[in-house]
Amino acid sequence: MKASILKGTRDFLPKQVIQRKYIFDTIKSVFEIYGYLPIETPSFESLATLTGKYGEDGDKLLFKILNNGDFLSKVDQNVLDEKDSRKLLPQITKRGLRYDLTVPFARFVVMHENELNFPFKRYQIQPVWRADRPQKGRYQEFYQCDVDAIGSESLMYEAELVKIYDDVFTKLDIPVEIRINNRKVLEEMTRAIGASEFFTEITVAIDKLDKIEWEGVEKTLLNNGISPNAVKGIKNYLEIEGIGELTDWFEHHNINSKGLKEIKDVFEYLYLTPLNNKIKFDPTLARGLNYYTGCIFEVAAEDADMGSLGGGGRYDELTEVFDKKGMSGVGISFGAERIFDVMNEKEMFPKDLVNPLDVLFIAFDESTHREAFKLTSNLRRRGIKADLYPSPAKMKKQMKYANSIEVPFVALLGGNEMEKRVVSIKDMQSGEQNEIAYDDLVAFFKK
RNA sequence: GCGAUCAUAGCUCAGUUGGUUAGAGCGCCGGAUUGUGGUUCCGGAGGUCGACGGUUCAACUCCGUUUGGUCGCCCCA
Repeated sequence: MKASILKGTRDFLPKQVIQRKYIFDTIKSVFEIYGYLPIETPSFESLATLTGKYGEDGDKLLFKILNNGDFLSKVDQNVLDEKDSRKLLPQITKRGLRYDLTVPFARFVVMHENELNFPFKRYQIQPVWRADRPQKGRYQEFYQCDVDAIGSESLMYEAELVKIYDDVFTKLDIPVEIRINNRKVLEEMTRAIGASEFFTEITVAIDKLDKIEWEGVEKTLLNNGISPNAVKGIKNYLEIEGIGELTDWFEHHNINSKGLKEIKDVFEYLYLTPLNNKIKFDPTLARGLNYYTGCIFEVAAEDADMGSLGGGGRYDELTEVFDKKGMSGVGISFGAERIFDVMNEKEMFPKDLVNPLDVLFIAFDESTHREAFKLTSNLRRRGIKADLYPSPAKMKKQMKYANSIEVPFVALLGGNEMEKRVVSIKDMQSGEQNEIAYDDLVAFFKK
């Protein structure tokens, strides 16, 4: 059969795995500096846990797992005859692959409430799956890096998460702009212009501002039945730049804005310590996910055409669907796959990321091959990354292999060397070659 | 779910209005060089031209269908 790989999935070569590990390790190290603890949850969950949390479209994108056994025999004959997938599905599948890390986290918090200390700060770096159409920066299997603080309403965490974004992207050397807004501000804005019943439509529309321009947004709003007067008010709101102008705007509309107060408080924290990246209050930022109730964040690379590299926000009622109220949390996510793509595109990985051997042994015949096997295992025992070509093949072939794996040193062992109990160490970069005694090998490579 | 676009050797790509045996570069294997790679020279292997069907005396080329990639839209990381 022809070898193939499924759409939206990828293989990773050793070099790529090392590059990805570098990204994950960088993110992880920052999370840990801030006192977040790792958790893991299963790859698949009950569909009851997963469905209904991501909207109708989201449910369609869930990968479902077929029931075990002779699952069709238990299906209602009428349903089978009808050929209606929506009716058939609940009878043949009860499990699905997780779609994100947030919903499993909510389940986790509720189930382990008594074992956790609140505020609970967790991070989670695991793959998730979506039956989405693959596109630039979008895959069917990809890693999410989530970090959340749950069980506290303190706006310090909002500021802390902004700092985490700043630290991670500084370490990765990717200049970004961190945008911040507050869902309450948006809610108050729709109230100010007398269109609160269109809150969702308005947020969805203005979220696309940088993509479809005001003309497109205006059209969408009017098509949704929003009054021209309210649309005018929205345009007015969108032209606001900075916290000062928004303060005036709300004053003008006689609204004592709770959202604005929160934004200001977050900035109060942020002013206390320096940031490397741009942070910008952006009244047009909305974010699609409807579970956000307070501050919301989004991060975009300054000079790369690649959607958002991360996002997040505060949610007050995430655990509510699992019958647990009053658990306010705030969290952000890193789009590790997109970070990987951006860094690849722009060749931003540190040059010394590879993890090569220290030395490759090359022997010329059976007896030196066996001798080299002993020497190799000696070095390995001392923590030196050593390898031996598996057979005393032609020297040219062995050297060529050494060259292609980019090993810095080759240890040549022939009859002459073995008699003198030395190996010829060749520096593959300079071509220089020196005889080193067996007993001095460890010291030579230990630096 | 909707739309655009592409698919030829392991990789990157040529292939004229449809016409004999489908090419190049890189890579791979072997040799020049039986103890020396990255340079050079010589030789070799490797293709059901994504798949299926149609038009034609003749299809990599035209038409239809399908699968897959890429890029938009929806949504999202």
